Amino acid sequence: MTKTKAVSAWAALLTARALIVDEVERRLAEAGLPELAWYDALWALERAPAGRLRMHELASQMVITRSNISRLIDRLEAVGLVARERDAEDGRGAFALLTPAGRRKRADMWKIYGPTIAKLFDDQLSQEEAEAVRACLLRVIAARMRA
Amino acid sequence: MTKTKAVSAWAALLTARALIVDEVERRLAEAGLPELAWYDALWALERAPAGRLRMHELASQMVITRSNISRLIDRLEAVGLVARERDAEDGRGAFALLTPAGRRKRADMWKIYGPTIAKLFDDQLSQEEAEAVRACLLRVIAARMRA
DNA sequence: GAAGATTGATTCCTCAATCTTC
DNA sequence: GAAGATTGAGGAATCAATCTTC
Repeated sequence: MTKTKAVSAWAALLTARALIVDEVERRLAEAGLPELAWYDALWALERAPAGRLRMHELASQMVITRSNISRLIDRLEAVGLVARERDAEDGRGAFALLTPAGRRKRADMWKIYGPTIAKLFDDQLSQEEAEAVRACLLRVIAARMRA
Repeated sequence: MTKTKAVSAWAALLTARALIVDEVERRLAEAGLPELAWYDALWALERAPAGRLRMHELASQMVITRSNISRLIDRLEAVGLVARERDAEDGRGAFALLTPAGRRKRADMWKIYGPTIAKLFDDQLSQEEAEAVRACLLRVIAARMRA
């Protein structure tokens, strides 16, 4: 209930994330690349079977609202990184489908994003520490998912 | 350059943060309280000497743009949680100053925010793990600050 | 002319209402 | 009538331009 430490683990997490995201965004913009939100969407699609996801699936993976995903896909579609596809089995549903251009763009972004995270985050931790942090956070995620 | 793990520590951090922030926002809204961004601003001011900060100091602590802070303070000022104060020594500068109402509002928000973090985050980790995660993240923050 | 802050225009996000298909 | 997705309207974030004081 009361703050026990000057800076809690949670507060440190928020600050670390904000600082790093800020720097990643800066470097992406500098390289003439889109913002991180686009990367997240493209990467979620690339991981998915057949490179496509239903709108609500994509939204939940990105922890974003459903209406927001419609407009995000609008913008990605407008520049040809994603295509919309109606679901043949359920006429209500729509897929977002990664295009070859979208696949290439994600790879280009990773060339900036990956090394930046490696330098600012991973390089600050030993292998064991990174693994421990990862395990802790996966447990936090699992607990939330269960709820 | 290539992804070495299915879910890296960094990816887990992003997901954990998004899920928890989402739930905190939901509970704050449910309790009729303002959003988390307001809490961050109020808390930054409360920690500061005399409960006030220059606009650019507040902006940098929140990792937010300078123009954004002007409008955020506009809103906080409009409902009496913060007051503006000109700097007597440097006529260009302006302070954001926490009001008593602002202090009370932050405390009210913490009654929701604190226990939520305790439950969703801290309770998932042992004392040692929390301390280890905290130490790691503080190191990440320090490295970024130095740059 | 540079630092500190604000404002105007644009883009983006969010809520509620809508449309379509089940 | 409910699930899935989109749209319209209002609020918030961003960029560049502006104003003021140093």
